[in-house]
Amino acid sequence: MAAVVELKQSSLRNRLLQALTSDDFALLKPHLEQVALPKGMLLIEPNQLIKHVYFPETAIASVIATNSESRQVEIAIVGREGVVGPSVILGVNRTPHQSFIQMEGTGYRIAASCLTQALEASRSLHGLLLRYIHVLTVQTAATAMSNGDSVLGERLARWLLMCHDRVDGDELALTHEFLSLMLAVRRPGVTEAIHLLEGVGIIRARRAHITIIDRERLEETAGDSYGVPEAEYERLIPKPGASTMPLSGQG
Amino acid sequence: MAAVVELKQSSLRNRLLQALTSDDFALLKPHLEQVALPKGMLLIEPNQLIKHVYFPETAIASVIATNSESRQVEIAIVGREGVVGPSVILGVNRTPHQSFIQMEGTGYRIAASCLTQALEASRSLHGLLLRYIHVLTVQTAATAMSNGDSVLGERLARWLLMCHDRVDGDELALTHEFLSLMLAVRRPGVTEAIHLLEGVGIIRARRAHITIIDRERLEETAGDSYGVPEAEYERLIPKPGASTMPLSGQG
DNA sequence: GTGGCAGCGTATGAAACCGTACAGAGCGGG
DNA sequence: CCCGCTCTGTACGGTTTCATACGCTGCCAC
Repeated sequence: MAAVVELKQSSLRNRLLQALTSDDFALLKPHLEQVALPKGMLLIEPNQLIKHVYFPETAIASVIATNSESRQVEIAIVGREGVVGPSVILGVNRTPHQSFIQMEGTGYRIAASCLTQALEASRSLHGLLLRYIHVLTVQTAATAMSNGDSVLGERLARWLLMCHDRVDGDELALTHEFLSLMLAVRRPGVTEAIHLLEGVGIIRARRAHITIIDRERLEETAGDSYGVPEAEYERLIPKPGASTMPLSGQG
Repeated sequence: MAAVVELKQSSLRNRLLQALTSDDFALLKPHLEQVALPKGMLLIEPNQLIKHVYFPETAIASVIATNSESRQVEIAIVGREGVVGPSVILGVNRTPHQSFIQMEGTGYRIAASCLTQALEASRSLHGLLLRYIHVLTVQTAATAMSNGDSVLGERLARWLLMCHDRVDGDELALTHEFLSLMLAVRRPGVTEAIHLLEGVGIIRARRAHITIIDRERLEETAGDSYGVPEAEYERLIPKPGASTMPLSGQG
């Protein structure tokens, strides 16, 4: 029925897909499927078979650890820089974690079994995705650190920065309620922290909406809690414009 | 000089090494080197080239995230069930994290380059170690959750349990000071939390020494914060006694 | 056996955050 | 236009943890 539009790697906006060699991209291309990713969509259900792996483009997903009785904490954010369902890359087809769409948009997906086959066929594909897993590990560690050591304002700043990195523009559609879930604090605490940032002109807050005004000072506010995973990403994942392997001794 | 003693897989006490197929073990054997792991030894230095990867046997290592200015938090514990230097398995030869020996003992090590070669030679070896990486990710996530959501007593219980899993017997050589560093809380807080556990007869505390008396109630105290990574490990890593692949559809 | 030190017990005031409750404010639908 | 719902602002008492300080104790070295 529908005209098959040839998928071009250069038109993609997911950085991992961009970073593939053209051979590796050719391997995945037949199985990549563009999908709408509406807010709240469950991409990975805990302890269920993972059917698809997602490469977000404009959407952002959250990875949540849930320990039964309603206690849940966000452990990672994945947007256009990464892939949702990383355990498939590690040869594991279910995980105790949950992933859902936090900011809606679009992306591509691929059947887990197709990806597994492609990983077996191409060492370079597997290598790239494994390096991303490393970065994701560092991000989760930074979350653990932030949760343990930082005051709320700092954690909020970190979270806003991570979101800002994954969208175009300076507008984030977020409610206090949602942030309180992500940061695992109570909602009025978020309200206060937002007021502090707004009071000094770093952000502007409107109903269900936050605008980043001064990113530089937001980074200052986040302090150490922001930056390590981001630097690791830049070190290990080729930039779109650059040659396929920007670092001689990567890793 | 020294008589070369043939290394037998059955005599090893690291569960990953035990779980290798005999072919995979043969691949690693020539490069495995037994080492003493004294307390405080730095196994992995942050942002430095990783020279060796370690398989602890009686020793336990801590993985620490350090964000410059003295803020540091433990993000994972590795003992006889795992491997220190997992980023090598992901094809990355340096990491922002630090690993050091927390409880001294012995273990084996292998040059990072040798391991990398072996990983390229054997898909099943790579697969096993990647599944362990998944488990480690889950452990780090559980740490993030614990740091964010749990009161100190719960976190302490979790930490003691993880240590207990990795030693023989019920004796842990630990100081309050050390625990305060691992849990990223102040030292008197640890003292109080230990008194609570001791007061109800779950542990017995002596100078620089904690004895687990009632593990079952310790698990109750830890609640949800303990158990998820441990279950994931049992699900994905073959047990020593069992056949090589205990689960038909692993992963 | 005694000096010294690492390890532990305890106190105190301050700060961050919690759980809960409730009222005002923006916004869309009938 | 106004109802109703979501979102946000604010308040209150209570708990946990913080930072810091200081004294006691077990243990090793000399």
